[in-house]
Amino acid sequence: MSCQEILQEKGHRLTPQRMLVIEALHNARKHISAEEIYDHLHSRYPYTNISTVYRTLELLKELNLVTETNFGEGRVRYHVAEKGHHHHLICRSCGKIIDLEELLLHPLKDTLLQEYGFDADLRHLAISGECSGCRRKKGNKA
Amino acid sequence: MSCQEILQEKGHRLTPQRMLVIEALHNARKHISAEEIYDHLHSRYPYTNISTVYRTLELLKELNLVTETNFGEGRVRYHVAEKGHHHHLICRSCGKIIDLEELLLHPLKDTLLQEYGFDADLRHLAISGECSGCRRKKGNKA
DNA sequence: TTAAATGCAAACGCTTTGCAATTGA
DNA sequence: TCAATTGCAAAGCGTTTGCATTTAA
Repeated sequence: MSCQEILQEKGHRLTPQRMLVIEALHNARKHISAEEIYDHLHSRYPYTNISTVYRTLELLKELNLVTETNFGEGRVRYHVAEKGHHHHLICRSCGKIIDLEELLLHPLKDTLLQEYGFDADLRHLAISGECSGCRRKKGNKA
Repeated sequence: MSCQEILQEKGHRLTPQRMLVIEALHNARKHISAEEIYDHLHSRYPYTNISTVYRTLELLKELNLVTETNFGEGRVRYHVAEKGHHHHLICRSCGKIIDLEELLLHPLKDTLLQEYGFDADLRHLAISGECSGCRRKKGNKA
């Protein structure tokens, strides 16, 4: 079932603004910010407002149609939930983002469930650290 | 070596404001926000400013004396690095925070290092999800 | 003495909100 | 029709910054 259908089914209206927000989320190659979604929306529908974007994202979050990830940029990024989950390694030296398969965190998820009864939402985790390239550079210097 | 000594050793001045920020960080039972540090500072040293708190925290971060954790509250919290590391499970239903031993994330850290050459900074990870109590409640309802 | 650090006020960037006008169902 | 949704403008919040003044070393 598409995002649009789910919205309608739950009794929410399918406005052009909402459809464009959903379109932007689907078109995005990677995680997208509210500002970027707004650009997409505004380019086709000039008299729009960024508050509509935020309100739509809020709604989609509640319906579990999008996930939010904090990459430590001072803003949050969004991703269509159905596109699948993955994790991110963020290098604190060069800023590079390495994508990680979801299954790498399965052992952790299992442990948390077994030992703490905690159902961890490990859908888009952002882990900071230092990538191999930057480690090598530092290693050479030292 | 204490935070104060490290500051001096690196050529930074030991101002009363900085000492009070460090004191607040040490006194804190758990992770503390800039605002809370400011309250501590301001109560003893009335004509202080929160920008001094932020500048001091920035400095302490650079020196790896404090770590920053984002609990998804729209603000960041600080913790003295030497007090040891641990992780946090945050229940999205009831807001409860469960502390986690550091060693639980060692397998993940090892995997990331071996498979990606990535040196992950797993010092204060915040993982959101749903705690056992809230899961039980939902289970009973369904 | 003097570079480093502070206080203040103003700005910043992202996000939220109140309210009147609009619109999908 | 009419409650849901939007646009707008303003505010809210945590954080940062420019600059004159103060201060630790």
